[in-house]
Amino acid sequence: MKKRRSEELRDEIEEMIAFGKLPPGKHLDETELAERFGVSRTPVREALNQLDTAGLIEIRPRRGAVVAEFGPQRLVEMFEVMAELEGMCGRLAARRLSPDEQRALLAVHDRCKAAAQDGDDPDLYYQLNDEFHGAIYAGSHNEFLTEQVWNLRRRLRPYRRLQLRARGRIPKSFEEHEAIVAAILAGEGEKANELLRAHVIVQGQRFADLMASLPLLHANAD
Amino acid sequence: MKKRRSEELRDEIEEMIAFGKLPPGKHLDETELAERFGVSRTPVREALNQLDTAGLIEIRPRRGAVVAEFGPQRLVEMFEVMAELEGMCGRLAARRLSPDEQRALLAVHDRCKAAAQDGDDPDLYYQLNDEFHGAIYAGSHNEFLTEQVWNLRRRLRPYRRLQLRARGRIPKSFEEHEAIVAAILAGEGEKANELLRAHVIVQGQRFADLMASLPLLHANAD
DNA sequence: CATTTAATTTGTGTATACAAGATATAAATT
DNA sequence: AATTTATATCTTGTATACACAAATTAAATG
Repeated sequence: MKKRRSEELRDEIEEMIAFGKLPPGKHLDETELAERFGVSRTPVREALNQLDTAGLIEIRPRRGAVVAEFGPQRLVEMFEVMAELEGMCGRLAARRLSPDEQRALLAVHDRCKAAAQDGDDPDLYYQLNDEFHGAIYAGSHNEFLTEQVWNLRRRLRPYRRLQLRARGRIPKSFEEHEAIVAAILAGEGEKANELLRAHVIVQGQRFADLMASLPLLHANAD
Repeated sequence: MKKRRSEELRDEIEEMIAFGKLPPGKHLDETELAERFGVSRTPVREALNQLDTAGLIEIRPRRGAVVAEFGPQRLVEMFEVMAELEGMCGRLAARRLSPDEQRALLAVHDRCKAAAQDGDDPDLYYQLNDEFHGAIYAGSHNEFLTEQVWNLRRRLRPYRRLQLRARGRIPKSFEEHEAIVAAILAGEGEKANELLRAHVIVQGQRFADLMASLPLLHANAD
């Protein structure tokens, strides 16, 4: 299927935001982006519009677009919702996971284990972590839910990166994964729900603390 | 604050969708809309883009936009998520509602009662019902959650309208509200959660059944 | 020298023009 | 007559042009 140029742009800009090339608060100049990508302003504007509605950037009328920038309060709120939705995925997955999906979950969990024990490639663990959670989302057998929770994950990505290097987080995360996998495979929906909720919300609190202690990230935006 | 024309258009088109003037599946012609509103295609396109990202319409590359049309399966999924988020609002509201907000909740609940007993104005009850749920959302003291759940409610609006005239639904709905209010005011978060979840999901199942039994709504789209 | 106001510049919002893909129509071949 | 192919028309996607608001800089006055 042939994409439109504006969609490609949206994805590229989104990637730049996710990987920190465009930090929160950064002003996005339409003309500049258009030149950089070798297109006119029109498709750039369409891309920005989409990112705005998706919540990744903010367009203020007549004053241009900036990469969305969430304060500690809002981050806590977003993680609170994320935790609820992830918990819901876990609860449903515990009831609905097919044998194939069970095997797939175990497989990615094992790969997480290897990455966690190696320790010296946090990027790899980060990526496998996404796959692990993705396996649970898919297991919910609720496509709409899956889309929503992936979407939220996207929006939080620029902030999660900050936490990559937090000391000792990876082994702790993996520990929690073990309990989650056990609960899901045992079909204990409510337990999986609780464990996942806690697993996610603890991250939210960490991020919020981090953000609150590093106000410079908000200051040096432009 | 001065809005841009494209935002006004977005709201107007959204309203037309919500009120069934543009039924699910209806093809949206950019030129036609532009003429109808007396503007060029540009702001119309921006509006459509936003509605697309928000999930109210679907834009298929090179083939134009249609009002989003959800099958029974997807409706069930959406209500499943809606139920979870509403339940979450209830759980949080039970813990966080301020005295003022408690009074406000009771007030709107009373107005619901009057409308339910009158019986002969389902539109009024529909509107008050929105306010009732809105009071609970606000009581969660989580703005992000509130935005998300309102957003979902918007997307489901064209379908909820179908159910307006379902026999005996209004008294039943009001009964459920009573239990929900009681739980929230008593600070029983988990109970409020459960009651709201059930309250919403039952609607989803009704809609899905209705949809499944009326495939004509899908057929006569164009 | 500071502060306010006028002028310039920069960048967004909308309109119009053009290009390219998709759909509909009509002709031709089997 | 039916199916396929070629042509025409229509709609979308992108580019360019213009209008207008906001930000910035320069000038003027206290």
